[in-house]
Amino acid sequence: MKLSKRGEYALRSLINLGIAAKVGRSLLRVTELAKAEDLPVKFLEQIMQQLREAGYVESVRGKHGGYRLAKPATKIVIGSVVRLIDGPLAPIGCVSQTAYEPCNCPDEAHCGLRMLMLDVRNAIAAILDRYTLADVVEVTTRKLVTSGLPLPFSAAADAPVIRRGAKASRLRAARTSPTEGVVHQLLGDYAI
Amino acid sequence: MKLSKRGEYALRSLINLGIAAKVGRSLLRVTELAKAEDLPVKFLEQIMQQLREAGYVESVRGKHGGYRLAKPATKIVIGSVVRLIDGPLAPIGCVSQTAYEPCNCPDEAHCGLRMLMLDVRNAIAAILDRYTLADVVEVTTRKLVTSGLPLPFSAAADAPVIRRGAKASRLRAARTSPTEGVVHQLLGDYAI
DNA sequence: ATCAATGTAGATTCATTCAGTCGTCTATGA
DNA sequence: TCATAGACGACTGAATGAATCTACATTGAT
Repeated sequence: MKLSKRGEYALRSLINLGIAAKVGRSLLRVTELAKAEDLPVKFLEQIMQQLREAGYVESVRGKHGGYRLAKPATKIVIGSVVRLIDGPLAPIGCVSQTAYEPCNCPDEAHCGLRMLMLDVRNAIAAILDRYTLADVVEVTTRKLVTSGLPLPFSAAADAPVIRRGAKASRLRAARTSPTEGVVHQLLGDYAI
Repeated sequence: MKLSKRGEYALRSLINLGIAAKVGRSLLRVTELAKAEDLPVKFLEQIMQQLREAGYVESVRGKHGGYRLAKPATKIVIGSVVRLIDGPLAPIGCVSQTAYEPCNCPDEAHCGLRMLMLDVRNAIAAILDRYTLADVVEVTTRKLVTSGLPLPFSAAADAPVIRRGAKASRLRAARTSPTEGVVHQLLGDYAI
């Protein structure tokens, strides 16, 4: 049930672009994005281009070029990004809603595996199609702020930082409710 | 978020072995298993051997050989089979409970992607670690029976079948409750 | 003892993913 | 106009997964 490296890197970079936009530095170079998460630069370039062609980011060429989000983070659904890079969310093709294809089992209507995997697909989609890039960026930045850490890509990030009382993390210890999940809890009243 | 072909074929074959055991034909040849789902025979042989080494099935060699389940279907958790064949359920390594490995992001505690994927992992595990092979076999056979269809691998399967009133499928149209899912509904009071 | 059916094992092919290399094009600023 | 920094593009190669091919070992029946 893996997310490919491509998909992982794409999401990480989008999240960083979202954070940067929030901090005022909308334009980031590929090398900056790669350095922030220690990703292979040229591989990331391929991915960024794929995101550009799909309309998630736009590029600026030339000396002070880079990438920025092409639309507001609230309009970027995580599930759609994963589908672009990694294909359907469904574990097997015969339970995909967006890219159905028949499997070779004799009778889909009576296939126990199919029913099981349909549940898995719906569980995955319920999460990834629920949250947008803005949600993930919000969770990330909020956690950083409550920990007294600086946001990456901010102009002040270069200056030495005073870690104000690292007592933070007063967040209740991530009880993992199967129906709601960590992200929902961290978002609190922000979500929905 | 794909399940590999290996994993899919392994589960399909285990389900068929479970159905066969229920019908009295515990021993199935690889060619029978392959034919039932139209799988590549030699590839399936590799997979069956892997299942044998892990103790899920046992083999009988020689002329009337084949494979059978090595333990009761109620003891075979779907999630454990998937983990054996496909590795951890988690989409990325840093949220795996059974095979954690650090990712290259600068700070896992403040990684929004990690929190999101943790939710996905928990959602997947909640399903795959909840159901056993017996549950999936039960769902499959029950659906077949209510449709008036013969169970595969039964001795009577060769005889022509009278499809008794195919009015079946009175099952409520699979409302996909995100918390419970199709399998749970079909199992009804059987589950838990 | 021999034969045929079957499981066991290893090598090999093919496609895809992941990653990296090299070179080109374009905008900026000196 | 020239140098530089960055996006863009084609290509190469390692690693993995999927599938096939060939040979070998074991068993039961004749």
